[in-house]
Amino acid sequence: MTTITARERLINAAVEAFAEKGFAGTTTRDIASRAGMSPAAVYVHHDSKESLLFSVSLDGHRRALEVITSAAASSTDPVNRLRAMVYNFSLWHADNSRVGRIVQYEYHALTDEHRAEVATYRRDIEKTMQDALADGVDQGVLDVVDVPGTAFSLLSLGVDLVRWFEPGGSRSGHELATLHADLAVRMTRLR
Amino acid sequence: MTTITARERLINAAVEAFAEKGFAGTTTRDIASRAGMSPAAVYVHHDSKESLLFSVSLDGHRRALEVITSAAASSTDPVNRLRAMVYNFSLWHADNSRVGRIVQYEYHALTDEHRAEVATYRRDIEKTMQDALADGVDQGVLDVVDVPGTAFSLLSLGVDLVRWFEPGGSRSGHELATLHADLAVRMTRLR
DNA sequence: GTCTATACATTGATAGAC
DNA sequence: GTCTATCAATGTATAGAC
Repeated sequence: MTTITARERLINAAVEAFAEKGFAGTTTRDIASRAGMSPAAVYVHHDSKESLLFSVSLDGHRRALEVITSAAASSTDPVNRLRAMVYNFSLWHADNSRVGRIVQYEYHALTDEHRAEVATYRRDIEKTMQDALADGVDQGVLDVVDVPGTAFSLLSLGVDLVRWFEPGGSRSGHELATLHADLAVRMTRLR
Repeated sequence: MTTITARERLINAAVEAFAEKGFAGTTTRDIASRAGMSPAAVYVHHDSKESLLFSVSLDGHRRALEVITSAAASSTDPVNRLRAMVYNFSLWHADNSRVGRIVQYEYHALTDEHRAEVATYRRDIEKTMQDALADGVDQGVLDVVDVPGTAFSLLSLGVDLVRWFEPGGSRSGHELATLHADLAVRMTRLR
């Protein structure tokens, strides 16, 4: 049996609201009412609207990094590894499009300190993808002229899903992630 | 000699502000002060904050469609045509990253009527890319299993630039657009 | 067509009772 | 830890003088 605390209910409400209306467009009253509480109750569990955003953003960044790190460790074959990394990264963004939207589009709304903290996760995500490409080139299996640029482009495929993906739409996350993984291999495989 | 009207100065100010702080995070006072005017002067030239957004968004959508349509007409060779389309679409998003950000990220902030109007431009952009891929397959030059999905992915490369691209950064728009065009050809060329 | 002044609603956050 | 009531600041938009 899982107990959901008031603090967590507020975070879930914030995810809904921020993803739907953006951070600036969301009122603390909206968050409170989605959580079934009064406006004042928000501040018993969270310091401010921004600290609620930081909780969502930090957790989202951590989970995205974990997804791509696990995939990177799943195989030593450069092609299979790349396929797993792109598939899982894109699938995570489809399955978590609301959190992903907050991670990507409300980055600027964080305080300077909080933004600096989540920035380290972003760098780690990019580095993980760059390292996988560079290793594939070293093993003579991949052909990648511009490793940082290509790494960024591969991540863009997943990231851009959060702009429009809605669960229950005409295409499943699995379908899109599989497409992205196929395209990634075509983009980088030595011919 | 180009004369800039007060109306245009306000639009330029709105582009700056909306791109920097988002639509909901921008105040009409901020727009007015960036244009060197009083808050009240805004309403002499524009009906509301949302109508200012609509002006920016509609013009941005039109220009993006024009860019990809011109590129589509620039060649009948599927590979050269695809290269031109992806190059010019990505370059436009790099060169116009502030307008592009408003086009992409403030779509939901438009009224229902205004959103429906710009939606037609979005469909045309997607259709233009899909048609180019389908024709390349018909000519036996391209190998694209999922035409709509691949078209979307190619557009994503350019669109995602607006999330982070800043003029004067370490990579030029030309450099990124060239990379995207190369990746596009690798993704779709028959081997 | 610009301004100052302001109407009126809503905002993030707090006070204090229970 | 929840509520009602409220504060001070700020929001969009308008009124009316020049």
